[in-house]
Amino acid sequence: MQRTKEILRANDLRPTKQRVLIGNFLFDGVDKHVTAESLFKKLSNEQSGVSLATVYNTLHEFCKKELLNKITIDTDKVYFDTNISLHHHFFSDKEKILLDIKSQDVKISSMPNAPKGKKIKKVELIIHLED
Amino acid sequence: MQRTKEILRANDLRPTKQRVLIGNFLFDGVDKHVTAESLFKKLSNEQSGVSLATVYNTLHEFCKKELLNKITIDTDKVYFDTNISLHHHFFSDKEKILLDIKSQDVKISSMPNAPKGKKIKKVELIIHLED
DNA sequence: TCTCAGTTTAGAATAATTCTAAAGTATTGA
DNA sequence: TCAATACTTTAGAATTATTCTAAACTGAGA
Repeated sequence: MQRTKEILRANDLRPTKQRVLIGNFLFDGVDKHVTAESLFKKLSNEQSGVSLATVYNTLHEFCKKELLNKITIDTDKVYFDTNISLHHHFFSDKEKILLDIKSQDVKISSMPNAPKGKKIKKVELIIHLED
Repeated sequence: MQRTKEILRANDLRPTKQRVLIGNFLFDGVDKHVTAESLFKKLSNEQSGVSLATVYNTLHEFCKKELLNKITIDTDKVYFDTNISLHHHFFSDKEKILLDIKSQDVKISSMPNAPKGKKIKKVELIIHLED
């Protein structure tokens, strides 16, 4: 895919075989949540021969370039969201599944000021679900 | 402290030496955030001889009884908040410090409905800070 | 093509947390 | 009071997501 290469170049990331593969999957236009493990498994199934270390490296680089959104809910796993627009999440503690919440479905009408010397970097709203 | 024993009994937890010690520290009326490690270190300094496994067990039990609030931000550590009233948090990614936000300082004026079959268990707003 | 900084990789290392199973202890009922 | 029992604690091992390391590889410019 040409588009992935453009995205990579635009972000000063060399379009290596591995990054293009991962990018093609992540940036296919369908919002998705992946973990390092789930992505590694998927790539392994496709025999694409990308190492786990590279999956971690790539996810972190994509995050740094704000191509992905990192969401930590549980200690045991980090989720990466390809939807980088402002939005929030449902999380099912039981199924360990993340669901996007459309930004217009949440309205935060009042927010505190950041402590002095600090700026607000990111606002994360997670709605935990139960049965 | 008598108060801790009452809290424990009221929650069907046997008031063992270890739980009372931990409870006395956590429920002294001053809101605090601890990690298993920080609590274990504190207790070790005081030579109270509580094992790390017990610290984990006790924190989890207190959580289950809703005496503590569990907050996961980073993969590498879980925070336990003694403030169990409805409120939110600032988190400084650099210093890894949690700060309470008074509930009246945040107003969420519109919230989505839970997906069908699910109920909302907890709403967690974390404002990440940077310099 | 040559060079080199940037990448990938296997496997080791790390570290928070959980597990195990044996020893200890609070509680209950007689 | 005293056993019986169910609940707790504990040391140390095990687990597991993630990070590190250092050597091999590769894309991009000259």
